[in-house]
Amino acid sequence: MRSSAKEALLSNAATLFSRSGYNAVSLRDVAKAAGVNVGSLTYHFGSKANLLREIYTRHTLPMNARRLELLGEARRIKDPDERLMAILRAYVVPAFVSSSGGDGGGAEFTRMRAVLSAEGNPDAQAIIADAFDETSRTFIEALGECVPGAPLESLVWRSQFLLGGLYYALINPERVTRLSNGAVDGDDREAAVRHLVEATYASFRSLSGTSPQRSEPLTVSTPPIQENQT
Amino acid sequence: MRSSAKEALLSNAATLFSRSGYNAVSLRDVAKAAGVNVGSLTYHFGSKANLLREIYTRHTLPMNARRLELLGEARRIKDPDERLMAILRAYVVPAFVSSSGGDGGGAEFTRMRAVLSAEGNPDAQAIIADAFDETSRTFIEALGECVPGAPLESLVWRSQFLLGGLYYALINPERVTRLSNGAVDGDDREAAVRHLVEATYASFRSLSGTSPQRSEPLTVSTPPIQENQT
DNA sequence: AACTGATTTGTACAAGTGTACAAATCATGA
DNA sequence: TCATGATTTGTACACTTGTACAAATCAGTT
Repeated sequence: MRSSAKEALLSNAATLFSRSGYNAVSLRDVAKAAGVNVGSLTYHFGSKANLLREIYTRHTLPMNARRLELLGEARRIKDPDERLMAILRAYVVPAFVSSSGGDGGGAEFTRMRAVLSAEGNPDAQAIIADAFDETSRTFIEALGECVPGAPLESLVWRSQFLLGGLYYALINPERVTRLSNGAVDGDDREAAVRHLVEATYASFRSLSGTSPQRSEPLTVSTPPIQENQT
Repeated sequence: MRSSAKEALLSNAATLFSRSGYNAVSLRDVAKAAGVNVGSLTYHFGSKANLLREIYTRHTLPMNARRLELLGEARRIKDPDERLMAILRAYVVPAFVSSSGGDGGGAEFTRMRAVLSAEGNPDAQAIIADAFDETSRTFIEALGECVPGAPLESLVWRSQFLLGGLYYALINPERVTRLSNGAVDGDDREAAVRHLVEATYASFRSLSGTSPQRSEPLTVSTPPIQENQT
C-alpha cells in the first residue's frame, strides 16, 4: 500500500464534512480523527479547499460513470414506463449506495454534497457546479423521452425536486422516524430509494399528455441494492 | 417605534444566516451589516445561539398559523383531488412567499431553515425540531384523507421529499437556470410553487388505490401568490 | 553503515471567533 | 436642568482558525 495515509485522511475528512459541513470542521478535527498531526494536511493537500477538491474528484467520476452505465442499460428498455422507472433508479441508486471505499459515490459522499450545497461556501460552490451538470442534463433528456410532449420546464423542475428529495432524505432521516412516531425507519436507505423512485415516477408520469394513465398503482420491484464494481 | 434597532438586527441576521448558514456568519458580520457595534448583539441577545432562537420564534408561529389557516379552508373542499391540491398549496405557499416584515414566514426564513438543517449545527438542531413537527403531522394526516388506503410509510416519505424539494428549490435555484441553459428561471418562485405542487400532487395521487386516475393531466390554477395578513 | 528523499511532527504566527464589561451616549420624565 | 435608566460603543480576553516551516523520523538504495 503506497499512500494509505493520504487515503485515510481523505476518508476521514469526507466523513466529517458530510456530518457537519465544511465550515464547522477544522483541519485539526480532521487530523485528530485520522490520528495524525495537522502539518500532514498542509503537506498532502496544501490547503483546506484543496482537500475538499480532492475528495470531490475522488468520488465524482466513478459515481457518474456508474450512473451513466445504468442509464445505458435503462435506455434499451422499450416500454416507456418501465424505462422511466429504470432511468430514475439509475440516477438515484448510485447516490444512495453505501459504497465501501472510494469507488462508486455512495451515500456519505452524496450527503456531503447536500450539506455543502446548502452551506453555499464559495470554495465548495466552485468545485461542485460543473462536476454534475452534464450528467444531470443527460438524465433529463432521457427522462423527457419517456414522457413525450412534456415541457422542458416541468422536466427541469421535477429533476430539481428529485435531487432535493434525495438530499433531504440523507440529511434529515430522523425526521421521517419522528413524524411517523417511530413507525417508519428514516435510515432505511432501500426504503428511501424505493419511495423516492416511486414518487418521482408518478410525478414524471403525470406529464405524459398522450398516453393514458395506468390505473393500477405501479410498485417498484425491489432487488436489494448493491453496486457491482465497474 | 420602540425597539426598531433590535428588529433591524434580527432581520439582518436572518438574511445573512439564510445566505451562508450559521457557522460561516460571525457576530461581527451581523453587526457590520446592521451598521452597529458588536457589543449590541451580546446586549440584546446574550449569545449567538440565542439570536438564532429569536429569529426562529419570530417567524415560526405566524408561518404555521398561516399554514393551518389555509389548511382549514382546504379541508372544506369535498372533491378529494381538489382538496389534495389545496392542502399542498397550503403547506407550500406560506413557505415560499416573500414576506414583507417579520410576519408570515417567507422564502428567506425557509431558506434559512433549509441551510441550517443541512449544517446540522447542534444549537440550530435543537431549535428547529419541535417547532415544525406538529404542523407537519397535521398536514400528513390531512393528505392521507385525500388518498384513502395509502400506507403511512408512503405518506411520510412523500412529505419528506416535498420538504426536500421545497428546500432545494430555495437553496439552489441557479441550478434550474443552468440545467435548462437559461430557458427556465430558477428564481421564479411562482413557477417553483406551481411545479412543486403539481409534481407532489401527482406523487400523492398515485397512492390512491381505489379511485380511478384522471386521464387529462391536471394543471394548477395559478392565482398570483400573495399573503393576506391574518 | 551512510546517504537521500519522502513523510511526519512540533511549534509559531497572524487573523478572526464569541463573549464580557467599563465607559460614553442617548432619551425621557421630574 | 438634572438624574436615571436604557442603549451603544470601544476594547480586552481567551481561544480557535488556516497556514507556514524547521526539525525529527522513516524507508529504501548504495
